[in-house]
Amino acid sequence: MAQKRLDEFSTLKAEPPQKAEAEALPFTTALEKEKQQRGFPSLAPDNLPPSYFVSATYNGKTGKALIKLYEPVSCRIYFWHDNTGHKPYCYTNLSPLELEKIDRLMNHPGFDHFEIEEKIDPLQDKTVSVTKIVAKDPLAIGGRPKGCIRDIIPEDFPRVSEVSMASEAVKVWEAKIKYYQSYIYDRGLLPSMLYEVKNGSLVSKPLEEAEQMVQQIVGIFGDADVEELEHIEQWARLLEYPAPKFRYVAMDIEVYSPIPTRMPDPRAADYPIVCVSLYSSDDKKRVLLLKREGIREGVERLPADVKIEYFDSEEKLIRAVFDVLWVYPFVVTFNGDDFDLRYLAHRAEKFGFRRDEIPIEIGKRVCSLKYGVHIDLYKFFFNRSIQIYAFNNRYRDVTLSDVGKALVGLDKIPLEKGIGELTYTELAKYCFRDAEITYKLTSFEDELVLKLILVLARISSMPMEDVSRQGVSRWIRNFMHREHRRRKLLIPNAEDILALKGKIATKAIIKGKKYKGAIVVEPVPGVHFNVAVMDFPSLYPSIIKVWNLGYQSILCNHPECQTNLIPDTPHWVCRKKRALESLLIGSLRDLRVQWYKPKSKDKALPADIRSWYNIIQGALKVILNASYGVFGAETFDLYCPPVAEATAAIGRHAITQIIKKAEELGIQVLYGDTDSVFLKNPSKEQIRGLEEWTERKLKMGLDVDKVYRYAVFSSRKKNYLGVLEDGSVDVKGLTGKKRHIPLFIKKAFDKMKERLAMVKTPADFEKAKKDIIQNIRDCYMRLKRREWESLSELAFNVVLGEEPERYTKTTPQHVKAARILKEGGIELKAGDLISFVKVVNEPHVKPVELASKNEIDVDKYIAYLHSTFDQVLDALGLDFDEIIGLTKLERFM
DNA sequence: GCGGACTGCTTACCT
DNA sequence: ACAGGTAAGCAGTCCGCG
Repeated sequence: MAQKRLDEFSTLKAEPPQKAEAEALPFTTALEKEKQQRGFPSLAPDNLPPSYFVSATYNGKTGKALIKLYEPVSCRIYFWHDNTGHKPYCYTNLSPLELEKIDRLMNHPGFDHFEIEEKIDPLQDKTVSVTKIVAKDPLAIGGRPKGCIRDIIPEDFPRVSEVSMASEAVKVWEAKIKYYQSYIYDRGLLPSMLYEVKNGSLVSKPLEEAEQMVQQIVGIFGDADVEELEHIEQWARLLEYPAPKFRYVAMDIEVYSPIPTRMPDPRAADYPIVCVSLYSSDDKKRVLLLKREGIREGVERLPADVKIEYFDSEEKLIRAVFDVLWVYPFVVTFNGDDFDLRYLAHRAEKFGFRRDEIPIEIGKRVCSLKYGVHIDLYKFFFNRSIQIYAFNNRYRDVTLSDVGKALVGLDKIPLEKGIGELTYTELAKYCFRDAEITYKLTSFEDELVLKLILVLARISSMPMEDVSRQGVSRWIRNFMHREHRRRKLLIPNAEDILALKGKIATKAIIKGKKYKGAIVVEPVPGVHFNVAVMDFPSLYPSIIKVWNLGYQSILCNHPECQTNLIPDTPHWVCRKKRALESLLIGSLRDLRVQWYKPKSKDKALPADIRSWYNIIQGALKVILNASYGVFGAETFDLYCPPVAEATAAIGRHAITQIIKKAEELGIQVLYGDTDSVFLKNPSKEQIRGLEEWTERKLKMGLDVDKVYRYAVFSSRKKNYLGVLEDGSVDVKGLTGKKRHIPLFIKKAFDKMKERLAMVKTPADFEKAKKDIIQNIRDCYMRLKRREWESLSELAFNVVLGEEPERYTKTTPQHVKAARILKEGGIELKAGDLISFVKVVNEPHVKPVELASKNEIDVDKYIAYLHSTFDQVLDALGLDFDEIIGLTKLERFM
């Protein structure tokens, strides 16, 4: 079946309209045929083969939850509407009798009925009877600016009540949960997992092989308790089920702009779309070009398998693009939410397309597709946790160019002219490359990005569209919410948690922070050979697990738990009942540490399984790394500062104990940060002693993370250089690796790094020092003689954290440079990178593109070189000034 | 009026 | 919209200095 579809596709070409009313008809292509065959909406038949739950929304027309299912054999999306009569609702502590007095509620057009329900209030830890207010549509509960049920109740009840109910405040719960999420939780549905439709009903589809793996995994956790095992099994099921083969298309559009440097406004959509490139997983590579007056053909060559299609009207071009958007189950863009899809949709409106001809749903921040699933890679790669933990900071700027270069080795094609001045082939080549990068960012490493999103969607119980656009705190919140519903716990309101458990007892070192964080050990300056780095694997999640931390368990109301104190704080933690966070985060941690991490490196496994496990362990890493921080984040729905504070306090306690024990065992501790200790030349027995003691006393694992052949410390914390056995070099925190420093200095630093990598013994150092001295002298002389390759080598590259006009307290140098650029008509925004050089005259900075060689302030660069090298030189017993040949007298002057 | 000591702002980093 | 801790450079302020 899939093969047939491909054949059909390959006949695709720009055919002339066939009917008289051709103008109103969609451009006829194989895609159009596919859409017509399928019909729209693409309703699931009464019996649908195994399909992936890829999206969920609320369908306003039918008033029902709508699930999009991706059937991986035909590679099509099917819509399934709820058939259980599930309705939106919220809870309140008012009784139906009391609620009936509220006219605005009873007369609300969206109000349906009341139900009485028994729930557990997790903050009181007791069963309560609450009223469930059921509504006809989700917007009636909340969402409209005024007059929705969640606001009416607290506003109106005090006025209609005759008796003061002062003993208990009026409360509403769970009114801010998106309807389709509520539906997912209540029906126990698992996004991105396999389902079937049987006799019109949605049922999960078990897979024999995956279930066997789940049991095997559960089997290795022999010492876990029943509750833990249950969660390990559920997580393992979510992670062991295979991912589908995705059918997707990457798209990029180019729009004419009268001012070449300015991006057209997608909401105005005033200018024509002149080119669209499409690159699909079924290997269709197309460039659609708009024919325009006075545009030349050009001489550029595109790859032979790229099909160039010319359109004599923009409307027809848009229709051809829409045919694609009506057919592909997954559409991938880079910034499509804010540009490509938004522009296309508004532009189509301008041409008078009917609503049902436009395949795009325009939201405030998101553009979704009526048929398939839109993934905006910009949003995904912008996610800091993804950037740092999933991709190890391999890309620095979230631009197609930088992400493309870093992850798939493809750069954008540089443009010297505006879009409007390009020849057809220049334009085609440029636009196609963007679609190609977008495609490859999706396809590389066997569709790693889509699989990562899929795994995160399963863990968090969110549709892929949401998980790819929202931050870690939402992912964690959602799996916590799922668990609350499963256990019939009322989801607490943030203000109620805070009122009961908002107090903090420690003082942060940094002004403006809420509580004290981790310990950083004062390093022992110098060069040290054979340094073992021991650390706690995922320390904070371990603490949350071992110490039973969670908003319910911290400062619980059992008097007998009050002696279970957290070190360094007056907080206590519950002994009687397991906290949800402790259970959920703890079981995820155990799965990563004991199964997915080791299995992802196990050469005995087939490569495809290993790579799948690697994706899973990466997804778990992202979530676990954030799992402590969210409790200290005001924006997190289960914000509970003492939980965060307790976690950090226990961490301080743990590392302090380890240091004490290490010293007792006669090991010198050279340095440590948060969860690690750097040990000087420890014996095997000493290491084993420390490991055993930690396991016994702290109930946590302490591992040798790595061993440095030697490490170089200055007196600065978070600043060191370590050379591993294999000669690779870890550089931490040194100026030489910071991305804002000029390339000129970075190159000199890297040269020193390479030289240090070759040092094997203390004796090797003497030669290395000589080379390093030479390297620095060389650099110094080149600066003095103004011998650099280009000015850009001297540029500092700094990100504008704010809009340039919003710096009011001070004017940092990079802002000065940005303001100079603005005078030249180039405007920079928050998040942009500005490149500037240091010059002699006021204001001492200049954007690199405006500066010339002889105005460079060479002495400033020498000072920078000095401070960059100092961080390493003093440990080596060298002195910058001496190296560059200044006498003591000269230095004084 | 000037320069050093000091504080605060900003960015980039570490765990 | 995860957290706190550290380094570095520069901007701006205060204060003493006859």
